[in-house]
Amino acid sequence: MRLKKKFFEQNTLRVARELLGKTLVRKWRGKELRGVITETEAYRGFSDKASHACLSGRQAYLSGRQVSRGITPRTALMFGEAGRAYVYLIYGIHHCLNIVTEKNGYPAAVLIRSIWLSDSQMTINGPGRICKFLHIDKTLNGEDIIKSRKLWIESNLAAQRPNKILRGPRIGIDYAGEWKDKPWRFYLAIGQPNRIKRKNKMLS
DNA sequence: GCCAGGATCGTC
DNA sequence: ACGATCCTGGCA
Repeated sequence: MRLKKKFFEQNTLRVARELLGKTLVRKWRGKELRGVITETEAYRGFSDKASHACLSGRQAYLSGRQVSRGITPRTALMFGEAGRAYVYLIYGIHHCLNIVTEKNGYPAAVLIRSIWLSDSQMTINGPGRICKFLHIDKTLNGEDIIKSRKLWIESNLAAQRPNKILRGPRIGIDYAGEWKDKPWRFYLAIGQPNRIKRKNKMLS
């Protein structure tokens, strides 16, 4: 069953956690490409320095330079309605898929980082690779995944809640000061690359 | 216009 | 450890 808007209007940390085990569906050229979500990250609020929507990022300097944060044409979606896709290009090469969460006016989204392809028993790991595999690019930016015929998320009737949910700090945001250590990355043990498994072992 | 930098990835 | 590659947005 397709997830409704109410689901995405909840607290972003909860949405990020509960998206684990749900199925991301992309309809492309008549085919439905499906993957079970196995890793997410929450980006939340006006002062999360890792978030594109961080207002204080405007005044913050990164290597002596102002960064593009806060309400801008690109990030306006994050401030808007829950259940929209926020797709952006990073490093000039990769697209990243986020789902906007929480109430209109409150900037937040969940980044989809890994999916499990149950058909082929393999993992697509990394937001860039997911978008490449599912043919997601900026033409899907702003897509309403509650109603869309191209992109949506389903809850599975069977196998509802995954056994063990792990969490840790978010990836690739070392610049984010005190926000870089917040454990806002949620993931299942399945489908994690070895380097991350190793890191987790070292932490435990 | 100019230009530095990025919620990444593949290769070295 | 590094380079690819292009969009973004602050500044001039």
